[in-house]
Amino acid sequence: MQLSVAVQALSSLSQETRLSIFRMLVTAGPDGVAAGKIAEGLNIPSSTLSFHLTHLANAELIIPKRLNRSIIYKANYDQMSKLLQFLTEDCCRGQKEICSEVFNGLKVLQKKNYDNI
Amino acid sequence: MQLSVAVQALSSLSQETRLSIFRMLVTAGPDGVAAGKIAEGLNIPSSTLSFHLTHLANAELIIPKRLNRSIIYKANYDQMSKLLQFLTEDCCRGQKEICSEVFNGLKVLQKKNYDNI
DNA sequence: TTGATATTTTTAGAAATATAGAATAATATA
DNA sequence: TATATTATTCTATATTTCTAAAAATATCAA
Repeated sequence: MQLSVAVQALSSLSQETRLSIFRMLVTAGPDGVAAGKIAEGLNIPSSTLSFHLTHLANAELIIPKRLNRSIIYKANYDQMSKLLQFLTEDCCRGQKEICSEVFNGLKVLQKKNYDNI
Repeated sequence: MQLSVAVQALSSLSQETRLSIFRMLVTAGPDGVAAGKIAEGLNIPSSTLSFHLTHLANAELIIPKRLNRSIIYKANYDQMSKLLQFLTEDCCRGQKEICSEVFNGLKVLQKKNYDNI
């Protein structure tokens, strides 16, 4: 992932409404959520929502798909993964002393989550 | 980490100059880099740099410390770790099917980095 | 084809952010 | 103390982003 792409993704996630939308979609899983349901859940006007959905979709963090009259949005887990990898790779360039804190934190988190997986 | 704190951190990283500064400091490690050296390395005016350094410091992603006439900035690995944990936790709430892509990506990355650690 | 539903696009004003020159502050040294 | 060095704060301007009403578009059902 290039710096400019990472900036675009981080920029998209750096707004409360959009981060909330993204969390909702991540939680919802592969089935996604219709735009109308998102608007309802977050209680925002449809045009405001659409602005943020477009923003997230441009950053390829979410993927739209029309289903009848609705448009279903899903989290793009692949892009999410690449962003996390970019941030982590950027953090530790093979210099163990420097980033051990960060990696220790992630290790715990991995372990915790892997118990359910 | 609270949503608003995560937004502030993501917001701070979502700008090319600031992400570049942060990467430089992460790479530099615990010794940090003086403001002047950062300005030199990125070739930006000192007042512009100072604006961005303040932004990153407010988000607690970097930590300033005066050393004689210079101010040395260091990456705050603890905050970085918390942000990564927040993003990862938010991604997978114990539902394995949903976030396996993300976790597989991180697992590979973990393994790769753990070889050096 | 008419009407209802779901969503986006357009638009414009308000708010937030970025840039960089000039002035200011803190520190060090002769 | 006077001067140089390092960096920040102040300021004005330019740019970007956010919000939401209004209009437009797409789909479906009767």
